[in-house]
Amino acid sequence: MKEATLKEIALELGISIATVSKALKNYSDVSSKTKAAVLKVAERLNYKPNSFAVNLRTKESKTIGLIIPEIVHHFFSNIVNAIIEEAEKKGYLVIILQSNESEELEKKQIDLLLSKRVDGILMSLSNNTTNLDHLKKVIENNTPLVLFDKISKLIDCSKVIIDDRDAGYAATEHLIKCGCKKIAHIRGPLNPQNSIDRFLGYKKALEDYNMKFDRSIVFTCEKVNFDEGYNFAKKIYTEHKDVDGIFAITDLVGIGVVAYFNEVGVKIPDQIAIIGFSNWFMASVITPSLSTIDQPGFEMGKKALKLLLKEIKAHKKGKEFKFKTIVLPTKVIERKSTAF
Amino acid sequence: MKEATLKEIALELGISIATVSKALKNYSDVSSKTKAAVLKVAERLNYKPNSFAVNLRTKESKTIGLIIPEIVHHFFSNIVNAIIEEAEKKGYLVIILQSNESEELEKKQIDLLLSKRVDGILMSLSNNTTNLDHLKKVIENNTPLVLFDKISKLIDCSKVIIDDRDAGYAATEHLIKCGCKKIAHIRGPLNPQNSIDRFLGYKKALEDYNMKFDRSIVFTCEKVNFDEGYNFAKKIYTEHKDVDGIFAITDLVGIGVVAYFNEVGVKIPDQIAIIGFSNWFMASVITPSLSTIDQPGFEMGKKALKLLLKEIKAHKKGKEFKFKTIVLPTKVIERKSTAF
DNA sequence: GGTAAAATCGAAAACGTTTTCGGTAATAAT
DNA sequence: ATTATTACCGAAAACGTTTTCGATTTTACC
Repeated sequence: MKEATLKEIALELGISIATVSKALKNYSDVSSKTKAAVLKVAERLNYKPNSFAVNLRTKESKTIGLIIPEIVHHFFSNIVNAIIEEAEKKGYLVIILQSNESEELEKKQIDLLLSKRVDGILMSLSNNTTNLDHLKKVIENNTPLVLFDKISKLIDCSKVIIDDRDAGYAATEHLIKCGCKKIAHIRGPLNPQNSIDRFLGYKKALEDYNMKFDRSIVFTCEKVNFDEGYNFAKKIYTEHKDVDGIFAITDLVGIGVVAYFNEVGVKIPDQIAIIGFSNWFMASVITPSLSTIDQPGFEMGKKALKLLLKEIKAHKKGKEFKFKTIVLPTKVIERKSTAF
Repeated sequence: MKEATLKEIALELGISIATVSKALKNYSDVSSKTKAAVLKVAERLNYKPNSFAVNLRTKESKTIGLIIPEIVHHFFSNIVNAIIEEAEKKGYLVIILQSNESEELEKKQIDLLLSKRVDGILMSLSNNTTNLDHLKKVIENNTPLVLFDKISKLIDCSKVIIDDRDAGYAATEHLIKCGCKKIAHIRGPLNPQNSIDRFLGYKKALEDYNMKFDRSIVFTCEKVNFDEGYNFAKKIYTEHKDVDGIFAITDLVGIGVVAYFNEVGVKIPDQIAIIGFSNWFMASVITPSLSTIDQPGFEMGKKALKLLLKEIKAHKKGKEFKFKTIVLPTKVIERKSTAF
């Protein structure tokens, strides 16, 4: 049950390997007669080009690398979904690696992908990445790189993002328009750009509407999960009774908040309004349903992949490629947790 | 900025390519002096072996393929997480493809992976897969294959599963012990083995406890999602008022059920008890928290990968490999939705 | 029939490794 | 000093493909 090769086909037909290769790729300098003959034998022997040899010869693997913090998060698994699907359509396969929110691991994953010689890398930064040498290495290595969602402004490459500042502003503004007088923010970690930007949007909205910014009602998540939402809600409930609106960095955190208030019998949205971020499916089915900001993950993945593929193509032809930053629109999704 | 090769190192040191190669791989037939010299130059030139060439020469890519129905499901993203992590530890990368519950697509993904010449394939069958020729093709192709979770008994290969019949039995028995007198089952699609087995477990438990099996209160999901849970709950509420217990094929479905009864004000578990399946995180945080069957996804992924790697190793050495089926334990997680 | 153009083919190099096997040089044993 | 070991090295083949370029053959044209 040996694998068929060009050589075997050539041998069988008494022609050269070169001609067989060209016949299979439909080159114009081989007669239709030999093409037909080659095709027939190839079919019969169940010939499949040896991708290892093709890779070596063409110097490309039709494979891209994808590094995300954690796949077990709805937002990311959704993006991964989009990327895999779109890549496949374009004839690319994708190798997925996780940084687990560790800079160390992120470096290692990049090294792995570079040594595998993927045609390009798609990535979303870990929350704890501060040193960017590994990203620069990718660029120096001449491997096309596209950053999405959690990016760094300091790296010169293509990017696909949302305007987090804008979105944070919209979320806060929505709470204000619902009549909230004192709005707390459960923000993300200090380092990543998007949690900074959402916070900045929150702050700006307060300013624009002449509401006092109060540092003591801004809470910083470390893990950005349900428990943190729950616990900060408890803290708000016990220490800041006058807070009547909460903007949570994430739907999961927001769901934690909702769970706490439900537990202690605080009425949402009558006593306190809550808005999350991302538009995770679960936000729509909890009670009360959670208002949120729609963050188009699928679209983001698709766009990021398309950009990367364009860059790969240009790179292959040795053409100059101008980096692009795509900013995707977000919108407020109004649900029960912020109803008037 | 050309990539360094063995040739360049050899040229620079005035030795042969073979020696450089062997020095880098610490062969015993090269002196420690030359080893040191080679290492130094390799370091300086930032030499990285060309994986394309290595693949071609060694006939392996240190890459495995993974096919799952959909990555945007907690259970699967969790498994993927485990597989990626474990694979990386063992020096393997993983290419992920989705079948989107389509037999057609599943076939295509297999062809893709085979033509990429991955070292092995890990997969969980789509709900709609009935013809198994593509799986047989993998085996004929001599590519190691391990099936997990959604398997087929007709394919002779290693498998990692849970005992779904047992688990379905335990879930139903738990409801019975909570005092339920009439238990409905919202089952999965008709085709996949695991939803058949869970149903069989359900039926057996009823028999063992002398409860009438009633076909009219077994409902079959097509998509296995929140809405189906919600809608079947509505149907049960309106058409089968005497049902006082529901075993749902999945936590997501179970959460849909809970959502409906919450909405119409039916008390859980007083009026109706509900148990889900999988132990998804969200099941523990909804109100009331949802009892469930713990299905060890992470463990399953790890075990499946380890099995595959063993088979790959044996296969490489041309050794015989005896297929193994690992059955992972499950357990009932008792929460508020079935409290006495 | 002769020449020019077009069609068709193949030799060979190249991609960068790994590994076998034989050869030489250095050391040890007699 | 001779032989037997051991240590070290390199030539060369092989993995299977792609592509260039020159050679040959066929067709077209006058």
